[in-house]
Order: sequence, then structure tokens, then C-alpha cells
Amino acid sequence: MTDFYRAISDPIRRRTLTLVSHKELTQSELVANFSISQPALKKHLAILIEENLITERRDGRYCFYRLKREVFYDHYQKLQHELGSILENKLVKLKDYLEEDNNGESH
Amino acid sequence: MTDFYRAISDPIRRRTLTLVSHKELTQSELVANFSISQPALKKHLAILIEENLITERRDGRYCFYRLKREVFYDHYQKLQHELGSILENKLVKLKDYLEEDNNGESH
DNA sequence: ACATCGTATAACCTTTTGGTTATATGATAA
DNA sequence: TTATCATATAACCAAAAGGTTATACGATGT
Repeated sequence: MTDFYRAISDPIRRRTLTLVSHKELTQSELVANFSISQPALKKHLAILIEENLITERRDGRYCFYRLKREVFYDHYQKLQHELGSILENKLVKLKDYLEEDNNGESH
Repeated sequence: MTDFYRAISDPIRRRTLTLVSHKELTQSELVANFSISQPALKKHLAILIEENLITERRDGRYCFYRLKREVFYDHYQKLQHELGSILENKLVKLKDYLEEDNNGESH
């Protein structure tokens, strides 16, 4: 299942996304940034791949990862829309209230 | 621990936030919007309260919930900053590259 | 006074999450 | 060719997440 919220809910995955947004990095380079084991980070990478947020490129014994910026951007846009609408609801309510002619009613 | 990402990672909680952003609602009104049990929704509400995203107000046998818009806004701002910076990194890189005088170097 | 309604809580279950260690495999450097 | 390095994978574990049913409790309508 595709779940952007799940992907970004973990701080290690968010940091990983930041790291691979600067440049393509190998798995061991990434591991060096955390205090977790290589298999543990591999699982985080697997989740990011599963959510289609990063690419994996094999070159010899190295494995390079980088951000799929367009995909991340699309998901981020949707998230902004969803969360943004939660914030805007009150404004919409206020707008509706002002536009209706019930200004004399209570509360 | 305060974790906005955790709070918004569940679709039921996101929908709950939307619902209580329109108007103050009772627990049973909220439950009616989902196909989960009352104790299950209660747990979601407890998490939203724990993350300080909603208020709980008791009135007789009713319990009203509503969005703490300012708190939600602050967390949302931070999230936007964090995720937004992931997207901007490439632009920053390009800017740095152009500003430095290493334009003749490879890759 | 009593039934009912809204909420709270306990006990329990399954699946997911996030980690570990041990070990295998495949590419490369000496 | 042999040791080493980077990655993959299996087996395991504890805790968290998300749900259930049963039941208790307090407020309210009849």
C-alpha cells in the first residue's frame, strides 16, 4: 500500500530523504549518518523504495540511493492540500458567515 | 513525546481533525462517522489530545472535542519547513554551483 | 426509581514497526 | 587466491499500533 504519511513518520527516514536529496549516496555512507545497524537502515530504505520515494542503483558492490523528487513533490502537494484544508475550515466558515445575512443571530 | 507526524499518520485521525475543525463535536457524533468501535475512536482521540491537537470539554454526559487550530498550525508550519527543505535542496545546490566559480569542473 | 444513553476502562488479540545478531554472497583490492 | 568490503537476508525480539468485546459508571429522560 502506498502511504506517504507512513514513509515520513520516522525521523530516520526523513533524515535519509534529506541526505539523498543533496546527492546520490551509497548505503554505507547513509549508515554512517546514524547509530543503527546496516540491516536496520536497509529496512528504512526498503520502505522508502516501496513508497517510490527513492531510487536504488547498483554499481559493483556499491548501492546508490537518491530522492525521486517529482514523486516526493506530488505526495507533498497532496499532503499540503489535505492538512491545509483542515486549517482553512474556520476561515471558510467565517467567510460563509459573513456572506450570509444572519449576522444578527447568536453565536 | 510530542510527535505531530505520528498524530497525522492515521487516516482516521486526519478525518477526525477535519471533522472537529468545522465545529465542536461529541464523541458519539464522531464515532458515527467511522466504522470502528467507540473505544477504538476514544484511543485516537486520546492520541490527538496527547499531541495537544484537540481540546476535550465535558458537559453533562456529553464530551465535546474541537481542533486547537493554533497548535495545529504551528506543527504544520514546522512540517512544511522540514519537508519543503528536502525539495529545495536541489535548487540550493544549483544556486551554490552557479555562485561558485567552478563552472568548468566536471559533473 | 429505573432504563437508557454517552463515555470510560480493562483485558485481550493481531499486526506492524523498528531494532538486533549472525551469516551468506558477490565484488574488489592486495 | 585470499582477505576484505558492501550489501542482503534470515531469525529473532520487544514495543507500539489499532482493533475488539465486556463491563462499569454517571447523567438524563420517563
